Amino acid sequence: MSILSQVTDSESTATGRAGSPGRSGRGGKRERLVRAAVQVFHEQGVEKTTLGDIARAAEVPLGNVYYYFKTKDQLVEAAVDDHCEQLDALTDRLDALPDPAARLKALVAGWVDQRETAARFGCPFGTLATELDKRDDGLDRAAAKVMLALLDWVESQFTQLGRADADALAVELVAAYQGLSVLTNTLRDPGLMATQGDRLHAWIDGIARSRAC
Amino acid sequence: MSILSQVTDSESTATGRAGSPGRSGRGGKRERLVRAAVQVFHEQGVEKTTLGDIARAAEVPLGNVYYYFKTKDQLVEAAVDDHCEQLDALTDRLDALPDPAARLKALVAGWVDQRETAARFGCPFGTLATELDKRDDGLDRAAAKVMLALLDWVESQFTQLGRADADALAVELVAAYQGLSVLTNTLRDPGLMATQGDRLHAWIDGIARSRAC
DNA sequence: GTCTATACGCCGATAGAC
DNA sequence: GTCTATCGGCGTATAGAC
Repeated sequence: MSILSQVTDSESTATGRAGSPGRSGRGGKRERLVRAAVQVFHEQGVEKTTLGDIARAAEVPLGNVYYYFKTKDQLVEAAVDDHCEQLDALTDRLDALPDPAARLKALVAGWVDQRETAARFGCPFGTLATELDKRDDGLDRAAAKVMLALLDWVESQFTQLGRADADALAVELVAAYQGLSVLTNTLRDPGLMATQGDRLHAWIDGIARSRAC
Repeated sequence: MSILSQVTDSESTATGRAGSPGRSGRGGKRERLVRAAVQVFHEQGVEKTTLGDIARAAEVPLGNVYYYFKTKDQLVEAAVDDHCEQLDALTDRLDALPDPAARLKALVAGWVDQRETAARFGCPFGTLATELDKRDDGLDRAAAKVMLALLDWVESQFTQLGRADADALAVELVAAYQGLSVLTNTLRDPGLMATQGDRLHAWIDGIARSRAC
């Protein structure tokens, strides 16, 4: 679960995983730990989450966690990396769509689909980034890179729509979603996300139409 | 420091304070503790902040904190109450302005003025509300009430501008600010808030103009 | 590689002297 | 009312058996 998990889980249960040196003894414990970390961090927040919570969610004995991650920080880092990979997977899927407006609307639609989760726990990535900015470790920079990757992708869509102010529009769209997540979460009202999602759809359509002129 | 602290500190160093039963022994230690709590919660987050941090910031011995607040939760509650009072004070000040559009633009201008702080620590109230939603205590409801109070005030301004969709516009404006705070904070770029602040000004002007037609 | 048992430090909270 | 000293619990991390 990342900025948007949406359809497929993919990647996760697959056998091979790039990068990781230790191929470890079957069961993919490392993978399970990362996925558990991402979920529990989202639901409880990084600071409130103990390694015991993650170990239990991943069904791995507490002490064994340290074989894969020497510190809690490394687990947080792995969680951020996971968000990054899921964002890449999402934009790859969206890039298959025929035109930029459709891609942006699909992005928004995915956010709206996750509104129940957002109402309960906020944006999986936004809340993480917010929390990392109050920590001592340098992971906030990694979070910034992921956020920037999303902004860059959105900006390129607006550029393809012929907008010279694509960067400002990208900030506007992503900020709209992040802010909606905060309100939806605080007020526990998924309806906000649905209503504003409709508005954003119309807004994107308006931009795409104005290009045709 | 609340959703917007802006101009005056007021209220704070003043002698009397409504509500508080204990008038306590001079020095206004309770007041100092609350203000320190609000600030440190903003800078470090609630979970990371220890009572020792607050005591030090307020220049009050650790053990003495418990004379004023029996638990950490009560300090968090007092911080939320403080945000609520500061919001009331802010809207009171804005209500003195002649027309609704000017009031809304002053609200946005105040947010933009705080952009350096937002870049470093996020929105003082938004980050608190986000964090409280992951806690066990029921303070998230109190935070929701404050957010709702802001939304209601903004909505009433749009209503006065003759808009039937004032509620949606209020959500749009507040979400824009909250989302901008998240991006500004994550990317450590106060410039985002300034640029989008200009856009929001123009947007408000556009709404006010369309009313004249 | 896997897991149990435990050391160590920190923080919330209390007791009680002044 | 004010402050010091300290308890008790929990969470990170480690040691070391298997």
